Amino acid sequence: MGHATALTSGPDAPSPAPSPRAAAPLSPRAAATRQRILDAALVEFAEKGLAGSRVDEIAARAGANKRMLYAHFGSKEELWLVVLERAYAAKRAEERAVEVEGLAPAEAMARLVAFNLRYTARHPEFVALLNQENLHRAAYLRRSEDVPALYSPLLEALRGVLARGAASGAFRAGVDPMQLYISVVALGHFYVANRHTLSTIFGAALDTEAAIAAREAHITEVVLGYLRP
Amino acid sequence: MGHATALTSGPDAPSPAPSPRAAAPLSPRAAATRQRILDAALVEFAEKGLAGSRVDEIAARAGANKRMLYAHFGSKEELWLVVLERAYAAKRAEERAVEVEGLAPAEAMARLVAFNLRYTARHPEFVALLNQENLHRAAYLRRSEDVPALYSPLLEALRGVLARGAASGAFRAGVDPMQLYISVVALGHFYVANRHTLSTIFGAALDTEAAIAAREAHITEVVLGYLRP
DNA sequence: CGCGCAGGTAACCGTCTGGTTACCTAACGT
DNA sequence: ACGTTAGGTAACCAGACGGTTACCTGCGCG
Repeated sequence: MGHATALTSGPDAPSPAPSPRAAAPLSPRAAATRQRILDAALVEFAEKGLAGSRVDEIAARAGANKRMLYAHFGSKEELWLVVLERAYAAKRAEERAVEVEGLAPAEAMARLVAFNLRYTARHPEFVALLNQENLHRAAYLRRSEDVPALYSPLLEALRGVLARGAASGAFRAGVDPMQLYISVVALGHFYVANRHTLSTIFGAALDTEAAIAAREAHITEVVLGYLRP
Repeated sequence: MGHATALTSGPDAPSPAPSPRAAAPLSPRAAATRQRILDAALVEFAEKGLAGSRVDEIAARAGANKRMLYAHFGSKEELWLVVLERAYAAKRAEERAVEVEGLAPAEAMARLVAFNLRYTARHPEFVALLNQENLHRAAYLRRSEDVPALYSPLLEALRGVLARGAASGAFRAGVDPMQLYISVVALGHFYVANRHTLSTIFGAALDTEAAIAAREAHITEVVLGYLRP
């Protein structure tokens, strides 16, 4: 095992391999391949989890080769981390685009709650990824260098609206923004995450537009009802 | 493949193998082994998921042999289903023990909400199992013969309290029990399911008694606040 | 007390899996 | 034109995996 020779990274190495995080020029062709692998990995990971996903399958789905996957990401687990980070980043980006500055507190709150449910319903892969990552006790996320940046714009928006509403007397006082954030996310996330077992037990489809609209109406009422002074 | 001969289940078969559901005498020794395998499987499955769990590891953890595992359960997936059914049954059993008949609607509701959070916090394996099963789109649960019986006593209790409260004017009218049920479960489940990513992002421990008590206070307020007329 | 069999052991098997190696090729600077 | 090399292919590998087979053992019963 392990040739003692320590020459310049072996006879063949398409990239610095280990972690071309951020700082990497990357030609168009390579970038496209990398992207296709990421897209394929997102689908596969969300569908089967980390342990259930097959590296060959991801490569095939990407129309690429396993070799390229390893050249770009180093290992299955590194790939998982990158996919997870990107999923978080995508949600943060959309959260940032929600505009509630000019709205009355109740309207603003309703919009945030609805946004969260709709985003979650539109992106069950994000939910699947999160659940999996929690199964791993957030072992990969914890290694992410971006964790601080993961801090949710939704939480900030919620905090702002909450403060405005409390000041104007539209909302009750003393609400902990973090608890409310967890609750708002929970009300949407759980519904999407557990739609299969729930619909099996209730015998009703939950991912129709009608069902999602009903859910939206309910959780909006829950949050606004709670926040009444 | 598949020998065309259909004699009495091969030269060696400790049990009817396929599915000794319900109707099986089972000697004490065998029952104990079966139980140890189930216990070990619960731990392993909750920790690593179905795909991530290793049959050898489960057998070893049970102090049993792989052969016995296959004799009792037939396959890894059958074992998964039995473990899942038992986890559901355990929760249903505790739900049934919650007594709220004599209480005022608000008090009764608070007790149901708190019970759910506490049970969930005490049984993160149940949460892990559910999340995994949803990753599989409830494929195993759907095959369960017990699905109808899975209908939650908690939902029934909620429905009863809700009706009482609405009738007495203590609660608002027109609340859908199913939506409320999903919300109540969500408020606890999400917190427990995502405690690892949440605590990584917030940088705070969420499974201390203090944190759980704070969560309990919050979600109780949310539900009762919402239900005010 | 010995014997039949439920219950248990361990070694084995074919296949799959993450990861690697040896080799090819097309684009691009010169 | 052409050599260098980033980017890509495919065959391979060692170990792990779910599942099976051949064999053993302790316990209840005549």
